[in-house]
Amino acid sequence: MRVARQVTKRRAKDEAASHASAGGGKVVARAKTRTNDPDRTKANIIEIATHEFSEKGLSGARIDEIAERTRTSKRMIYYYFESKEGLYRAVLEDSYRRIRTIEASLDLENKPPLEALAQHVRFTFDYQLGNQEFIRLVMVENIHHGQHIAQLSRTQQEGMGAIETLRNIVERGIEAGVMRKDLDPIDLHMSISALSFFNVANRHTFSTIFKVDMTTPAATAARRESVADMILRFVAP
Amino acid sequence: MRVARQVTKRRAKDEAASHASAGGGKVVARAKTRTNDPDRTKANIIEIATHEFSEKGLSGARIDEIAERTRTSKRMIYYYFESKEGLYRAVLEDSYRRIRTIEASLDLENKPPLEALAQHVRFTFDYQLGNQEFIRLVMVENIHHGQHIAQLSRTQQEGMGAIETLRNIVERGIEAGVMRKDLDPIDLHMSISALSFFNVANRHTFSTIFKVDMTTPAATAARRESVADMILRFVAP
DNA sequence: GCCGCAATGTACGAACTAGTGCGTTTTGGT
DNA sequence: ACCAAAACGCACTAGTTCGTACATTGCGGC
Repeated sequence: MRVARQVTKRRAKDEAASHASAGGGKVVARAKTRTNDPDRTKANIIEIATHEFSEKGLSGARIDEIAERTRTSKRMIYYYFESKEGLYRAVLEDSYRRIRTIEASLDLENKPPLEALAQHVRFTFDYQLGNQEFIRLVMVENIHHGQHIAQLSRTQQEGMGAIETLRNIVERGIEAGVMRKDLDPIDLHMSISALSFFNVANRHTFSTIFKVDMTTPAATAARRESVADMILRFVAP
Repeated sequence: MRVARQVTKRRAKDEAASHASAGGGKVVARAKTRTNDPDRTKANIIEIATHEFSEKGLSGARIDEIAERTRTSKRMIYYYFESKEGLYRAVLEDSYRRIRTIEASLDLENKPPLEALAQHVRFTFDYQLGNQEFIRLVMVENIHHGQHIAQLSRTQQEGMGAIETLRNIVERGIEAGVMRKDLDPIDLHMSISALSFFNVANRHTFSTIFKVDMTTPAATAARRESVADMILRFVAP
């Protein structure tokens, strides 16, 4: 099995090589025009690595395997990211950067507070549902006691905009008399995150133990509404 | 370092042995009496392994390290558990068995429904807070798509009693007119779990990003009440 | 007593894995 | 056109890691 794997691997490589030289034809040297593109290479490595780390964890992921899936070589991983942990940190940083960017894109400040909150909750729920790689990376990072995200520079670990969004909504909600006065935005965000996160993070053990399928459209929709409902009831005066 | 450890272990064993023979009285000669005790050995291995797996994950844990912390040898791990994954499965099974046992111990059926629910929520919250090894094992298992818990026999992956407890509480709550009629015990349990779980599982990344300390007694107490409050508001008619 | 199996310890190996030395090619500046 | 630096690939290694062959001791039944 392991041997077979090696053979397969080697064969694939050889085929690629012969394809290349066959395409080159006569002036053999020509076919191999390598194009240097550092940004694309780095981005490609991070993309593959994101998948691998989120799938197998930091210790479970294999640099060789990442390298193989990449359009470049293992040497380049170390050239750009220094070490396995360095690559992992880059992956974390990139994932958090992306989520931070997207989170700001919603325009909720003009809508009535309760409506805005409901929409924010549903958006968070759906975002986490649609970005399971990110969720899994967060799990992995917490298994490691958050020690790697702690190493990122201050600006890179900056709190998501969610808190500010919530603060704004809550303020307007209180003013409009539709929310109670003692709400803490961070506490509220924690609840919204918790409910959305669990739905993705623990679905495997939960559905095995309770023998339910959490992935059907019906189950997802029901759960989303339950979560939104719970949050709305929570903020009511 | 390694040698020193070995020596320590050996000495401890010898002392135990001489104690035993001293108690026995007569034939002092056998200082090196190895006592076969399969149950104790297995339990000891599982205890250490539980800690290691919950700390470093399945791929991160090292069999050699587990063996070293054990009062026995690596050979015994393979003797009783066959493989690394076999040991991991035994750890999972044991952890779930323990939680199942404890969960049934609370007597809530006699208390008024709302009070019973509040107590159940606080208990769940505190149990998860106090059993972080278990929480981390669940995270690890979900990183692996729950594939190992799925391999456990049906009875071993049987749903926790929590659902029945909740069903009972909800039924009584509806009857007493203090809870709404359309509550789903599983959905409710999911919410309670989610809120309690997040508090432990994601504390590292969450506190780093939002620069709050979630471990102080004050923060813990506040969070527990927020969670209980949220659930109580959720079930209200 | 004693015999056979269960329980245990020691030492070792084959495969894997993160990381690198070194040579080659591409590119941008002058 | 030329050159230094950046980008890149190949093949290797030193250390680790799961797993096991082999030898030894304890123990329950007869």
